[in-house]
This record gives sequence, C-alpha cells and structure tokens, in this order.
Amino acid sequence: MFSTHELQNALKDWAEVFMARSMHEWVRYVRGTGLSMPQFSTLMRLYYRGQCGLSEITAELDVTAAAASQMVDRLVRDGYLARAEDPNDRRAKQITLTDHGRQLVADGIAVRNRWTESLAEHLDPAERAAVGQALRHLTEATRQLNEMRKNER
Amino acid sequence: MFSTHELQNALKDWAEVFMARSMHEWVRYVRGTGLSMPQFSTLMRLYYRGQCGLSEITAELDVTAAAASQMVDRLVRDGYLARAEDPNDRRAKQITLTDHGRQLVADGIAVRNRWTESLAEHLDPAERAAVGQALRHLTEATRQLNEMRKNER
DNA sequence: GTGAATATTTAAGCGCGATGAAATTTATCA
DNA sequence: TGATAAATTTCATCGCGCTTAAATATTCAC
Repeated sequence: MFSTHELQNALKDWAEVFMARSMHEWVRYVRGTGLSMPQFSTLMRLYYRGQCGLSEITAELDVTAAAASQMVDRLVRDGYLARAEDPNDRRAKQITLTDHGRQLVADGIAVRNRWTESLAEHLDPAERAAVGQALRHLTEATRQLNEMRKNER
Repeated sequence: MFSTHELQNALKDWAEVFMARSMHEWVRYVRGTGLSMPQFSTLMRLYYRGQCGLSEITAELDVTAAAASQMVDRLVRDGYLARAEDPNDRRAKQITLTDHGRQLVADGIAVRNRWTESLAEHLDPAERAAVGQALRHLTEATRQLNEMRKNER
C-alpha cells in the first residue's frame, strides 16, 4: 500500500514544503542580524562543532584563504569571533566564538524551534506518536547517511 | 507514550539535521551556478508560483524596489528572466522565467531529490509505510500553517 | 482634468565577498 | 642547516546587493 516510490514522493513533498518555510525564515533572521550568509554559516559551524583553524573555514565555504581571512576579520572586528594562536602549530590560528556570537546563533535556533513547536501543536493528537516515531527514524537515517558521506571523502 | 513535548523534540532534532544537510547542499549548488542567494530565491519563487510583478519580488526579498529592479536587471542580462509589460497596468512589469532559468531551478530540485531518494532507500523497509503516512500528515499541517500565516498579514 | 498615489527605473555611493599575487611566519624533511 | 611546504595575512581590484534620492510613466480619485 505504501511503495518505495510513494515514500519517495512523500519525502520529496515534505522536503519541499519544509525547505520553503524554514529556509525563508532562516534567511530573514540572518539578514536581520546584519550578517551575511557565509558569516552566519561560519558562526553556526563553530557553534555546533567547536573552534577550528582558518583552513577549515576556508574548506567549508569553498573559497580562497584570503576570502576566509577577511571574513573572519570582520567578524572579529564586530565582536562575534576571536583569534588565538594554535599552541601546536604557531603558523595556524584557532578561531573561537565569543559569547556574543554564541548568543546570536542560539537566538536563531530559538526562532526555528518556535516554528517547529507550533507545527507540533497543530498536528492532530492522534497522529503525534506516529509522526514522532517517523521523525526519529528519519533523523537517524540522515545521520547515518551523513556519516557515510563523510567517510567517502 | 509520545507526548507533545517528545514530538517537539523529535521535530527539533529533525530540523537540525535536515537543515545542516540540505542547507549546505543548497548553498553549494547555488554558488556553483554563479548566482547569489537572493537571485536564486527569486528564480525559485517564479518557478513555483509563476510570473509576478517587480513589487512582489521586492516584498519577498524585503528590499527596496531599486534593489529588486537592479537584481532583475542582472538576471535579465544573463538570460534567466524576461521583463514584459503588464497589459492591465502599464506602469508595472511582468517578470517571467526563461527556459534557461527554469532549467536551472529544475536542476537544483533534482539535486535535492537525489538526496531524499537515497534517504528513502536507506530507511528500514518495515518502517516505510508508517514514515510515509507521517510525512503526509506533516506536509499537510505545514501547508495549513503557511496558509494561516499568509492570511494574518 | 488636475493632483496625488503607484510601479518602476536610474544614478551615486558604500560595504562585503571573492580573486590573484605577493609577503610573512613557522614547520618539515632530506 | 637549508630548501621547500604550509597557514595565514595584506593589497589591489572587481562585481554584487543594498540604500537614498530623484526621475519617469501610468493610474486613480475627486
């Protein structure tokens, strides 16, 4: 009754509607902070995965080291990031989030969560358990795929 | 057994992992096209909701009319959009996607679909029916919330 | 029909993202 | 040790997005 093909369609539709909404909201929030998308992406990377060298940011954004360095410059200037010397390799710098930068990301996540909360409340109570279970499976499957992809590279 | 709170958490976790993956992929695709985010967003708006006047684009991006006009200029120059006079109001212009522009968006959607397909295949077959049903509910609920929000404004 | 409102465009100017080229400092290794 | 490689920065330059201010064309209201 629910073929693989139908599941793919259901996922495709969900991804479309979810992306349209969450992306739009995210772009607006980021614009409101006064930061650019790559700047905010960098803050998020540091928030979720901790401090790193400039070279990781360069790779993440897929730009030249010069571009990344200048972008970090502005973020340091505006108080979102700090540079520190890497004790193991004095050529490299460790880029870290300041409290200010961490707060900005946390606020963005809070905005996103407000939306998902209203979505949860809007679901028919009879469906909540099934939907919750399904999301757990999807989240787990996505994590596994991300791991697989990481190992490929 | 699955409280509202647990559902909210499941949704929150899903949003986090989904956004991290799809956002990253989307940003990379858009960068690869040589277009900026607002440019590509505009192409997508036209793809999904059809032609519109410049004023709609202005509202969508939340910028001045001047900014939108100039952005459309570049998209017309590069062959993604066309301007036509609005027959009902000769002050206004109808902005439409060219075949070239439509193809670009279609390719981006195809990239996203490849990911959701691999995700569907990676799910335990025993869970597929339940997940499919749940996604249908979620998609419907999200569409309803979007409608409600549209009416509020 | 005349004046106000609307839709869009043009122009000047700023900051950011990005690049290539060159410089600096520190690590590696033969 | 001494050449080479690596991590980052600085500089000049360009295009884009955005704004404000001003211009143009058209519609609407009285």
